[in-house]
Amino acid sequence: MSTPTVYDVAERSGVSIATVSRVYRNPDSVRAQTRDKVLHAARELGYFPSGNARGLASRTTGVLGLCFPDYADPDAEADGADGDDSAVMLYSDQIIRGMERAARRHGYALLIAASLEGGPQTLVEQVAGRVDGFAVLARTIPTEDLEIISRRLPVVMLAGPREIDHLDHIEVANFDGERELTRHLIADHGLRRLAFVGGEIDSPDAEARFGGFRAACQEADLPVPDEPTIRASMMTQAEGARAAEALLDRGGAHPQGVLFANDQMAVGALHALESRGVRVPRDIAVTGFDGIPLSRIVRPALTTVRQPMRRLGEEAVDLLVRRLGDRSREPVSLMLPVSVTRRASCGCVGEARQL
Amino acid sequence: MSTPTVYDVAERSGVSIATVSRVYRNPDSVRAQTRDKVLHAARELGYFPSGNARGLASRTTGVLGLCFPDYADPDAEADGADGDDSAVMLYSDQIIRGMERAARRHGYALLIAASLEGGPQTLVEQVAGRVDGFAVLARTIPTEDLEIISRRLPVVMLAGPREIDHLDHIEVANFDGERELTRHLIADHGLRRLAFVGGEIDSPDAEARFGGFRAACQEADLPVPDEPTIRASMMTQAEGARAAEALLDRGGAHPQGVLFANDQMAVGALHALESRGVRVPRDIAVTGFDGIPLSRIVRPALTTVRQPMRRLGEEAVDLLVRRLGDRSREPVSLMLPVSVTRRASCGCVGEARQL
DNA sequence: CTGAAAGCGCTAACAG
DNA sequence: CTGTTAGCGCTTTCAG
Repeated sequence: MSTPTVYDVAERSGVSIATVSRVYRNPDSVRAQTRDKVLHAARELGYFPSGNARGLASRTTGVLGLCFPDYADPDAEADGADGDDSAVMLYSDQIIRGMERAARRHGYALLIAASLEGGPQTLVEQVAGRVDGFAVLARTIPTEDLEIISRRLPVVMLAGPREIDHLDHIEVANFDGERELTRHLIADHGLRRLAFVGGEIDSPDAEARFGGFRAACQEADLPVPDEPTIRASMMTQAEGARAAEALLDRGGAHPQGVLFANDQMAVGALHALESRGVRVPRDIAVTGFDGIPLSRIVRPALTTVRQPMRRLGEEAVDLLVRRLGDRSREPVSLMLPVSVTRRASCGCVGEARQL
Repeated sequence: MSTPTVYDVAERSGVSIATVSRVYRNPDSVRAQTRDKVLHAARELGYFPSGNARGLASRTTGVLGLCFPDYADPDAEADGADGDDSAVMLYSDQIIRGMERAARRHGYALLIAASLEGGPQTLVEQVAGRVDGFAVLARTIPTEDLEIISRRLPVVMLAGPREIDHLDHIEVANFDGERELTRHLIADHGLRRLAFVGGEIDSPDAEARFGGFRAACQEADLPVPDEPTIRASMMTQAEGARAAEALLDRGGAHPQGVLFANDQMAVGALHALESRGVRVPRDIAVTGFDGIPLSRIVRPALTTVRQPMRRLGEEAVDLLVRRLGDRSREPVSLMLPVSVTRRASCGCVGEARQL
C-alpha cells in the first residue's frame, strides 16, 4: 500500500503496534534495541504517523488556531510606497506573527483561517475540529457558535468587547488611547474645534475610541458630542477621504483637528485634504488610530495610537496554553496598553513635507 | 458526555449517523425537513464535527501547510524605524500572507510551523500528518525526509535549488537579478572596482547571486572573482557591518561599489560605513538583495533586487491545489522574476540624506 | 518493557 | 433520500 501504517511497521520489525506507537510518542519507554528495530523498519517503509489518527485517538492535536475576519480593505492590500504590496503589514499579519512565535515556543503549530464570504460555518468546522484551542478576532464567529465551541475547547477572544464572560479575552485600551490623544491635541496644540470620524455603530473598537474622545472633551469643557461627527461605513481609505470632503463641505469654519477612528481613514483623508489644498497640520491636524506601518510612511507622517497587535497574539497563545493546562482556571480579561505616537500630522514633528 | 458525536445527534433526531454526516458534508443530499431536524438536535447538543475523525475517515483535511526554518535574525526582529517591531515584515510573513490568501480562495486553511531548534522530526510529524499538502522553504526539512513524505502527499519546495526533481519547485531569479543589478552599477554608474559580500557557502540563494555578479563582471571585461570578496557566516546586519569594516581595513583603494548578498547585510553595512565617515553613495555605492521593507526606510534608501515573496506563496498554493487535483501531473519548476529597485544607495536617487 | 483488544468520531460504499 | 456496515490509523488501558 502507498501509505504504511503502524501495522506494517510492527509486522516488519516483529513487534506489536503498541510498541511502534510508543517509539514515536515516548521513545524512552522502549528498549533502545527494540526502538532501533522499529525506526529502521519505519524508514524502509517510508512510514510517518498520521496526525488525524493520532488526534482522534488521543484527543489532542498540538495545534492552536486563529480565526480572523475576511477584512480585506482593498486599499490596504494595494498600498505601500512604491507600489510594493509587501510593505504593508496588516493587523492579521502581526497577530499571526505573534501567535506563531509564541506557539512555537510552546511546541504548537498554528492553524490560520479567515472567514470566507460564504459564512462562518465552514470556518468553524475547519478549525474548531482540528485544534486544541484557538483565538478569534472580534466579529468573526457568531457568539452563539462560540458559546457552543467553547464548551469543548479553550477559546480566547481578541479585541472587541467581551461577548462571552466565561471566556478568556484580550483587548486593547481603545478608550484610554483616544482620550490621551485627544488631550494632546487640546492641551499641547491648543485645538478646541475637534471632529471625530467614527465607524460602523457595531464596531466596538471605534465606539470605545469615540468614548475616549468624548471623555477628553468633557475634561476640557469642550462640547461633548453624542455621536461621531461623521460615521464611515467601512473605515477604509476611500471612506476616510469621503469623510474629509464632507467635513470641508459643511458650512461654517472647518474643525481645527480631525480624529479618525483608524489609520486607514486618516490616510485617505490626508490624500483628500492635500488635493483640496488644505495643509496638514497647518490648516487641520489629523490623527489616526492603530499605528499601521503605512502611518509612518505617508506624508505628513501620521500621529496615531499604536496598538500592540503582535503582543496580542502572544498573550493569546499564553492564555490558551495556560487554560489547556487547567481548564478550571478563572477566565481572565486582559487590557493591553497602547501608546500615543506623535508625528507630523498633528503638528508635533516639523512641518509637513512631501515624500 | 461533554463531546457529542454523530451518534448522539442521530439518536436525538431519530435518523442514522450516515444522515447526520450527510447534513454536514452535503446538505442538499438530505430532505430539508430531515436536515432541519438534525441541525436542530445538533444545536441543542452543542455538536460540531471532529476534524480529526473526518480527516481520518476521508483522508483529506482541507488544510495546506507551510514549513519554514527558524530563521530568526535578531536584528530583523528588533529593527524598524522607531523601534516599532511591527513595521518589519519578514519573508516568512509575506509568504504566509500569500499562501493564506490563495488557500482561502481555494477553500483551504493554512497550517504554519517553523522548525524548532529541537530538530525537524517534530515539525514533520506536526504538519505532514495533518495537511493535504504543503510547501517547504529550502533547508527546513532534510531532503531524505521530504523524499519519504512526498510519496504520500504533494510537497512544493520554495526557494533554493531543486533538491528533489520529481517535486514541484519554485524559485526566484537570483542569478538574473544580481546580474542586472551589477550591470546597472557598471554601465549606468561607471563603477569598475566592485566587491561582493556573500553568505554561507551552502546558501544556494547567495551563491546564485554571486553567480549573477560574476556574469556581469565577465560581460564587462572586469576581473571575475572565484570567490566572494568576503563571506559572511550569517547574512545578518551585524555580519554586514563587519564585512564593511573589513573592506575598509584592507590595504589599497576601497571598492567603488559593494554588492551584498541580501538587504540585511547591506543595512548593517550602511550603519558601519556611516560611523566610519564613509558617505554612501558618494564614496561607495551599496546594494542589497530581497527588497525587504526596511530597505526603503533606511537612509540612504537601499538599491536592491526585489523578490516577489508574496507571489511565491500564492504560486505554491496553486501548485499544491493543482497537484491535489491530478497527482500524475508532470512536476514543474517555476522561476519567479525579480526586479531591480533603484534607490539612493547606488546614487540613482538624489544624494544620501540622513533620516 | 511489550502485547492484546477496544475504541476515538466520522466517512464511504452499498443496499434499500 | 436514508440506513447498514466497515473501517480510517493511532492511542490506551490492562495484562503479562
